[in-house]
Amino acid sequence: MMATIKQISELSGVSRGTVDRVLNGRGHVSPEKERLVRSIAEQVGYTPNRAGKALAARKKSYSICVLLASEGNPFFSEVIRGVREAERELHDYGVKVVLRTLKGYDVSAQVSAMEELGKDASALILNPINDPAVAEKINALSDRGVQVYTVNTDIGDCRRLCYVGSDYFEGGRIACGMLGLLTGGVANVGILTGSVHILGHKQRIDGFLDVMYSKYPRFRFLSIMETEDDDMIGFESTRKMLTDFPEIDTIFLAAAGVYGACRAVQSFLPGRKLHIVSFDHIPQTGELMQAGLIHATICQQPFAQGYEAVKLAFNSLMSGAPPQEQQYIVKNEIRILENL
Amino acid sequence: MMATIKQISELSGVSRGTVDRVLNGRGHVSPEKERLVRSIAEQVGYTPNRAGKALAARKKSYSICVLLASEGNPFFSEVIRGVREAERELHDYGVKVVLRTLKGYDVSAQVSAMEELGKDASALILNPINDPAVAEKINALSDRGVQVYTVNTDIGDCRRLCYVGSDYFEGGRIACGMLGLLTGGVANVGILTGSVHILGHKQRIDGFLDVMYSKYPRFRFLSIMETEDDDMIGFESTRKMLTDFPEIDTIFLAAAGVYGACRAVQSFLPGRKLHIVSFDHIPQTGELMQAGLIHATICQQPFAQGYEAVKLAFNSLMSGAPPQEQQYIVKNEIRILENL
DNA sequence: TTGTATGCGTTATCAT
DNA sequence: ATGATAACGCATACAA
Repeated sequence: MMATIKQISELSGVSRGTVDRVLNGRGHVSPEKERLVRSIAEQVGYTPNRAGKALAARKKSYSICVLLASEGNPFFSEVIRGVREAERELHDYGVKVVLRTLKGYDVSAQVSAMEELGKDASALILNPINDPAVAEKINALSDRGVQVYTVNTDIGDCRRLCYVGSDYFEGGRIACGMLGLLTGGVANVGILTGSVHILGHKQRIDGFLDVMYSKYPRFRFLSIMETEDDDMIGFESTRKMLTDFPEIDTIFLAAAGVYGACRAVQSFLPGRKLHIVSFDHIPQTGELMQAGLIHATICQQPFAQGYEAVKLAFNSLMSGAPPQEQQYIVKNEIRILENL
Repeated sequence: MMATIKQISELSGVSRGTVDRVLNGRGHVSPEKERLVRSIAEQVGYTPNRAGKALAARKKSYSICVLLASEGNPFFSEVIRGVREAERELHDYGVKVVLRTLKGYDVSAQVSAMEELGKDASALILNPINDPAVAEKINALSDRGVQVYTVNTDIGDCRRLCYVGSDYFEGGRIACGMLGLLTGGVANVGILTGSVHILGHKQRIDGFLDVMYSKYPRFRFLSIMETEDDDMIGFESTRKMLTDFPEIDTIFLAAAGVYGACRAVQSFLPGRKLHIVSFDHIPQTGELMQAGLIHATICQQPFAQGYEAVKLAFNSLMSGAPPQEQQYIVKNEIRILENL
């Protein structure tokens, strides 16, 4: 049976209150008693009991705020499901979860939403725009005692406690590995990314090229274009790419705009069998795979991203200590038609 | 803020004890009060608080026993890690986890270990041998009030509460889907299974053939042999298969014995590039992939199997109600060299 | 049948 | 600085 504060107090002959003060570093304890209690706690291997903690913490009622850009992106509906599931589980512990979504990627909108939510939040979870103003606001909130976590995308040069999301570089490596297997190692490759300026997208390209250059000498990289994460632009970019490089037989879809790109392939190269690998699972992914356009897609566990981010924040609030790791990396999952 | 028993008792003007009796169906309550309490509880949407429950339950100290066959199977080391992790998390709730491993698949050994562990267990988790004697013992324990769960492999015709493990049929389907992609849909296929008598192995074959017959008309299924989950036997079976059917260019490794089979391919068809898909992640999987022998392997989340089985048993013990679902199915994960 | 009291482990408050 | 005590939500032994 686990050691408790009560047992420690009995063993050391001091009151429970004093043991609590020592173990939680609240001060106002004489050095001798402090040493005594610490040594006894050490001996019996004391670990705080989560159920007791939770019960006592109910009076305080933490609030965890989640700020997600953007609305209308189907990827995030799964993230939100994860947030909700974590909320459900944490309900017992008196934790309030506040979700706020934003449309589009507007820096000032994000910053002001952060300010507003930060007013009364114990922790803030967001997918930050990679902009100095956002980093600055993160630091400001952190100084005010709000624990900040990033989810899905990270941001540098700031005091966020932990990033919860995928390893984009690895995702790109996997995409290339899959295309290597699908093509037998011989391919004329076109890449469609969201934006070369978005860090995650760039990292996927880097990962892809890393494997390509080291493992697939017979891959020829012909063209890269942007979709701006938009189906219409994706369609147009793909059309242009296929016109400029008709020999392309392999496409790496590193970001959103997947449906538009696939429609372009279907329209301008009907009957031609390209090899296509995409990212994430959008509503059209199933039919595109069924149609044999996309052969594999790589998912980044959106549900787990939302779920784990909230739980990480909660655990950190409960224990008083920040997370052990600076990153919580979710898996990149390879999906084909049979396990979509 | 969540409603509590105390609040319900105040709202309905009865004592906390009576509310408890109603909500937990302990009887000895007058019909009027019962109705009253139920309606109020309904209105406020009462849900028992897990932390409070856990704290109160500490006096009882449940014990969850885990019985795993077999020793020396690297697959199960991850399952055990999952069990240990769950144990760590549940330590706070006064739950004791007892792990017992067995060597090999001996029915009478398993049955007698079940009997022994069942003596003082609130729940028993095991990977059952598919034998009537085991099913019978499961029922006997169930009658004695021990909740029984199956993990990794299931068994029919008995009162186990829930199966935690993978969908073998789906795993087989995925394997065929991957080989379809790798081969471009044209292949001469040989299958190596563990034993045609082991349910999971058979289901994988069925899943494989399901996809093959419906989707890959140009797959030719030439031969199936057994490895008995053993590398030496796998080597020999593969050798014989490749001798009898030299045109085989694609191999589906549905069970253990993977290393032996691959060594046989390497020895007898040096330089030939076969397409091979296997299951699980054994210590040699990495090097076999590196060598280009195995192209993909399908994993069944062994850690999650151990972890979730224990947590399921715990939740069920805590809530007093059996699990909602009869099955907790973990994902089949496609792994290639880049995400192994 | 119904109500009351106590304890689980932790934390906060109030005395001393 | 230290100790005693109540409270969190639930379960239960005991009293009425």
